[in-house]
Amino acid sequence: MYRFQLGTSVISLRHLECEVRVGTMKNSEVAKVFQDIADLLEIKGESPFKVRAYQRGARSIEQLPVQLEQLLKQGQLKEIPGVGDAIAKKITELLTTGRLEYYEKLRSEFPEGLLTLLDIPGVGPKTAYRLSTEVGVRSPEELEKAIVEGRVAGLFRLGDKTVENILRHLQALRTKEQRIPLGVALPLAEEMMESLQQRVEVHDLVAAGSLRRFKDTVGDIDLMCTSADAGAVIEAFSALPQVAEVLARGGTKASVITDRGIQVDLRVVDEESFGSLLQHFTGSKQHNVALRERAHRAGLKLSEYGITDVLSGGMEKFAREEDFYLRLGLQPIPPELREDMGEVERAEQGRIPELLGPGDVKGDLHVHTNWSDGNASVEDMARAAAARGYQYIAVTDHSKGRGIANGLNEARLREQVSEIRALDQRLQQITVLAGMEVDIRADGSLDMPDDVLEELDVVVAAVHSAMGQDEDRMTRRVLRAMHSRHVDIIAHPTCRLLREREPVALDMEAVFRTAVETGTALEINAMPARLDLKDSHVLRARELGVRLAIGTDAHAVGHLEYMRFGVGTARRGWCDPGDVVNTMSLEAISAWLKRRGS
DNA sequence: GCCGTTTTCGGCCCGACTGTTTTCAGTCG
Repeated sequence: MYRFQLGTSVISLRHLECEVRVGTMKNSEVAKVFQDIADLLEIKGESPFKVRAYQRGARSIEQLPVQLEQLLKQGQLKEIPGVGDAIAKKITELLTTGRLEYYEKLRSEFPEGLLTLLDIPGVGPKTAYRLSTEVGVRSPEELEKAIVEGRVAGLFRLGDKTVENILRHLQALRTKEQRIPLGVALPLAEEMMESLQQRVEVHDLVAAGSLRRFKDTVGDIDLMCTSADAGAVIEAFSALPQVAEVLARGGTKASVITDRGIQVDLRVVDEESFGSLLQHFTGSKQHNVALRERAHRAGLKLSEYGITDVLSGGMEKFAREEDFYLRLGLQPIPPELREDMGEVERAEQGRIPELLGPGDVKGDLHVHTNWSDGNASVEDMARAAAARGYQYIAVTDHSKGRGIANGLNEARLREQVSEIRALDQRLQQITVLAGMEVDIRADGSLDMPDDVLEELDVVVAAVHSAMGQDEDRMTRRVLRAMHSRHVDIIAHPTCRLLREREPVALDMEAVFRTAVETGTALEINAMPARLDLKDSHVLRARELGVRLAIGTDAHAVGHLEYMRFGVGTARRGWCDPGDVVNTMSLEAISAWLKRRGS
């Protein structure tokens, strides 16, 4: 067992301690080592290109949809973009010995805790190094103390204002929300945009940034608009009821903190360059870098203002984002794909898939009612689903193992099924399918006998207990459930809850392969706190040919709205309508649900 | 350190802001 001697700051997320066991090093842990190496090399003043190479490698590994172990076994490490001889060799050393000599040596050249300082906004490599060597601080907490004690201000190039700024950021770090779940950020952004539109004349108004890309969590909210009267917009924005504090306010840009501690930036931009600005501020940063690198080779220079021909010096502006991509010889790329995951190359070849859209969804296959822990009746849920234009909805209340959720036993389930059948007869607009979200017990057996499941139209199975099982047991447990001929869908496969619960230990490759083999669909649970499968899992599952089901897990009528988060996640995983079972018509899905003869 | 419809060597993304300067270093997105 080897323990990396990293900082222990409570503020730092990126530099938390991590334990590493030989042979089980996770991709994220390996990625972190390379990110640290990049940071240290930067501090050391190494070539920025070398630094960037390590950063790129780290990011590639972080986003890798498969385990490094597997690529190592197959001798495919160098297939990873940004991984060449040197990094491949270092990955091999890390995976086989659990340590990396180069890394340890590099770390030993610097004071302990140096890297934790990099997490403070306004503190980069140069400042961090000087603070750590000249002032001797080893953590954000120590830095704050040093500043208050006046041991920092006055150092060369660290004037009062700089130090004041650092202190402000340090204090903000303690109180500021870290990453905000999409499910919180998106409604807030929409609420603010709506109020803004009521108060003042705005033309285009959109949310850019990671929100537009439907990332599961976002750092802040970026709004962009065009208007004939920028000043009035900025003023109205700063005065919105959600605003608690105005951080900065200029002629065309304002930054505020809302009452919930979330930073929102608004930019008012010219209509004629709205397209390229929107493109720029939608990101991701890495996507934009990839675009610029490519443009550079073609003698073009990209910026938020437009595309410049390097030879002639002339700049073209773009009112529409689409035209920006077309000018680069690229198919327009949907925001959800802009993560530098090969989308630029695909766009070049005209092979960006026709992604699944909200309108493709024909029904919801995971919904609760007041029979278990939902708060609406079967009929209310069904009518609300019909109002959304769905062809079908599956009622999937909990099974008896979820006592706390008022789970249904055999008798109550039968009673509910007859209510559903009767309702289905009455309702013209929508078909109500009888289902259940059945517990997968610790040993992988189901919490409901086969002869009862046999009578249902849809069976969704999920883990809700014994989540601490090791990977081997948990994987065997889930695979066993998938082999049941009654189970159609595995719900929220990793059981993660954003900011609350880590995913369970599960061999996802094995789950994906078994899903293909048994024809079981895996759910993209659309609850914003779950989004499980997450985007990178969806990407990998899809690549292997897994069928997916987007379910809202609605416990109230309003929760049916969550579907859009599930669709966004599916889009981030490059899904087209054919990848998702609940885009099928009623007739087709009925046939699919009967595929195993149940 | 990586990588190739200019290259196996010589390149490698762009602009703005801030504070501290008197021409620019450092940081950020």
